[in-house]
Amino acid sequence: MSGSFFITTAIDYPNSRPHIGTAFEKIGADVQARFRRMEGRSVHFLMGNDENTIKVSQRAEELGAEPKAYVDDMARQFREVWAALDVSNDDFIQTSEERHHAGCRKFIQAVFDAGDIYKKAYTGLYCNGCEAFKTEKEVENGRCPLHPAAELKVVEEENYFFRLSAFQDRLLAHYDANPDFITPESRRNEILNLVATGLQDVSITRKGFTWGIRVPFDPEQTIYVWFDALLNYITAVGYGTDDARFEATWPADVHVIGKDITRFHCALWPAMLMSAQLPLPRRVFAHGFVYNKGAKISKSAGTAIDPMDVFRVHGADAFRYYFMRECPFGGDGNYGDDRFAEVYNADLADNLGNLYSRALTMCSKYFGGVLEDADAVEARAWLAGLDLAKLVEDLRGLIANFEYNVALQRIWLELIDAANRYIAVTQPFKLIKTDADATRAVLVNLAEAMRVVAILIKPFLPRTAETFYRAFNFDDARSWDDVSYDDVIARPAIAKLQVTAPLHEGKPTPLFPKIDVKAS
RNA sequence: UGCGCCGUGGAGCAGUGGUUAGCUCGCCAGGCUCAUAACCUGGAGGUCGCAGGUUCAAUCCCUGCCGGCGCAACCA
Repeated sequence: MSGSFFITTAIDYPNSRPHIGTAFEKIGADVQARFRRMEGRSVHFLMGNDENTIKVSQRAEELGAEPKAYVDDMARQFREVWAALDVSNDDFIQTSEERHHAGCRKFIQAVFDAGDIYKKAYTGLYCNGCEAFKTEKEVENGRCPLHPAAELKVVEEENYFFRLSAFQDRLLAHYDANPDFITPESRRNEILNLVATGLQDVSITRKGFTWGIRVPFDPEQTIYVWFDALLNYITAVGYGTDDARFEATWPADVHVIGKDITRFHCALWPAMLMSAQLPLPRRVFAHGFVYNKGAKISKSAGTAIDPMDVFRVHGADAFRYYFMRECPFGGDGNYGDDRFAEVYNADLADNLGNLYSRALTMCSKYFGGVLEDADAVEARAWLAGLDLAKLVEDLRGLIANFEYNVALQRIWLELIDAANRYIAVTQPFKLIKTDADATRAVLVNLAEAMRVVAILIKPFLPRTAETFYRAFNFDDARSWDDVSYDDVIARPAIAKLQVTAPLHEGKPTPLFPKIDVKAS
């Protein structure tokens, strides 16, 4: 395991605001980035917007704006949403930026020089809605089935093609030699199948457009979206503008993408890199989709949900928890207000939040918030025999493999439940009447449970995790910013443990106020 | 049409070639009162879509069928 970790998400079309599906991807990548940082890796987390599309320029025109002004404003809105969700990306590239243009020109020239680009006349039915040529099989009644309102145009033009077909053997060899290149397994099988059945050369330029990147060896042509978009992963880290930085950062450790664009990332992209003689990304992780109560999220059908509408009320952490716990990252999931309330109330309010309340209240009520000689208590009783080191190792593996839902389930089932059960078994509220020392030991155990939980949920619920950690003076012994999963096992020695959480009349404010299902 | 996915107690989901098929919610009974009417214990409830096959043994492997859905080079 090297010291650096470069992770990317797909870049988004800024033709409308982000929806919960796009948010799902960013959060999933963010959890990974935060986890790797905790593990001591030097993380570079890249996101961005895909702006060089004809539709974007048309949309700008409709609004009476210059394309650049339009995409800049959309980029601002996207970044605003991601920031509000505590997505910790280090960079945000817009493909309209000069660093991207410069890198693209260099790259397409390199591939051209390698002999993998050729010019070919093409005549076909062009759908403006799809920004693509349609084959006869795809056309229904002379119209594109996806955009039946628009006439298909017969377009004849000379375009440049990328010799994708020539890379079939090399791609298959790469998949074979690198079984983890495409994950999850189901996606890998799909691509293996696809590539094995043969690849066609792909058109990579368009003629007669001004918005976009001009082909250096033919200024009449602009680079078509996919060839252009994929390159963001290298142009953002210096390809064509800062060689030293590029060398130091590339290749990516993982591209986090949606399952629908797996083929671009697992076939086209590596072929492009092979042609340009650049290293390939180590891994592509294709996540599943989030559905709106079973219905596909579609901007046109109105089933898209603005993340802001959800987390404005219950907070970013609740939003993040819902998607990471409820939707397996590698598979599909659902969003629904009812289900959200159910998960929120059960896991966040009743278990996590309530544990916080009851533990702090007892510390405050029985000991004035100060637990002397805490370091003399072993603080393992609350685990009830659970092998914590083993659990931490399991969680590491699960998170590294994007199995977030399983990781969270285990934290809740094995630790948070254990802590609540521990209170039921030891009954500190009764014990305090007869044995103050024993009660103090119980509360030290509970504080330790909170410390452990805080660290483990840090990649998922960064705000809540910090609140948990800072409920006591743990930070004096071990800084929250530096804490890692190793610290779960290594309990810092603090003689005078004390509640540092803000209390009102001896009680903390509920972290996750219950959602009144009946009222909503 | 091609490729792929799903069908598990009332609801939503896990899951494994083999002791009593798990989890959350809901429901019933009991306990507790520190806590956000939260927490803990126990219970009722499933022929694991249908029909064949492989196997000593299948919910999990194979085939077919029925039903729901996704992708097919625009949509995370």
